[in-house]
Amino acid sequence: MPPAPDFPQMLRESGLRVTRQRLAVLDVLVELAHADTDSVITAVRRELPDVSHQAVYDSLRILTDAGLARRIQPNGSVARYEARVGDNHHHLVCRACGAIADVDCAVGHVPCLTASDAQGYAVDEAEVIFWGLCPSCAAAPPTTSHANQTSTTAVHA
Amino acid sequence: MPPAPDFPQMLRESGLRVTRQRLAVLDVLVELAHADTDSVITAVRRELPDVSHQAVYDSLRILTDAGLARRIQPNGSVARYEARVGDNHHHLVCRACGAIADVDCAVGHVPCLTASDAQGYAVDEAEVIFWGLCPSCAAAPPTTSHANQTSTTAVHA
DNA sequence: GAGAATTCTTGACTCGTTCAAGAAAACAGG
DNA sequence: CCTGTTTTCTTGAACGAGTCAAGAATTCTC
Repeated sequence: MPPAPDFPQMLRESGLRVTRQRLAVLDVLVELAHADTDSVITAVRRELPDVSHQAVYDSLRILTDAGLARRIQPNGSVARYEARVGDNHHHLVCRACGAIADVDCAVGHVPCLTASDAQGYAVDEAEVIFWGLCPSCAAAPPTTSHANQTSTTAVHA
Repeated sequence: MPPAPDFPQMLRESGLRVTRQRLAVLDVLVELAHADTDSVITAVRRELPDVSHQAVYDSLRILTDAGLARRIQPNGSVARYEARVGDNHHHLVCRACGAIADVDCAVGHVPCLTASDAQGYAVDEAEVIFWGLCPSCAAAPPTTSHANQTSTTAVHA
């Protein structure tokens, strides 16, 4: 864990104004991994009870555009966000419960950017999602729904 | 490509009933690459003018569940579908116009399933999205907003 | 064909997300 | 520290992809 990221500094370096709302959103993104928008709103309101959902939506978009956050959205899921420090990690997603875990880039160096035939595309990022079952869902019979995650959809065997 | 896939047979093998609507949806998925739901509805209605959108939604979900179609949904985009024949190809997505192109699996054999540390997950598929700019968007100057920017359209390979 | 089960039609509805206008902050200059 | 300008936030409504539900139509089995 990097001790204390200087969020105001980071915002200014991106040409963004430093607001309480944005700092709170950044705090939440560091605290919660892969939080969906609603979770972010709820968490931010523990610190700033009166933030509007719109401010959170705006912040998330702006932070994402600035590269301070990353947005991920596995197939049927709602948008989720994570603080991003420029590393290139990927995600494990459980088909049953929607849980998300981080994985380091598969091969270590920069293999991810190598498409076999880029067809003229200027590729700058490779996003990898490993689909499967998380340990608890793999062990549990399909009927058991121990909802450890707030994923709304994810009704699958 | 297999010249004439036997869709009725494929449906029956998956334990699904053979309906005109489902056959039409399958036809469309073969014809259109990476079509969004609305495009599928429109295309299906050229053959069956009175299909309900609901029937198309149902068909797409059922075909996806049965493995006869694949659903892809790059980050901010709406759901898109493609006929799937069991191969494991990936996608190039243009950040600017949303165009999608196919790429063969990066290394050829089954490297994609190898996460560096699967953390107990039972991985059965790796989905890779290469983000970048398609040839025409890469050539066009960004200041001149020349085309559809919000990536709602642009279905082409 | 007739019966049972699935699927389609119709139409309303949910919910994540965006839009728009005015109020409130944040920053720059004095 | 105060003022003006610009950006951001609040408020509240709107949008739209996707879903739900009830009844009619179709498909499959016998």
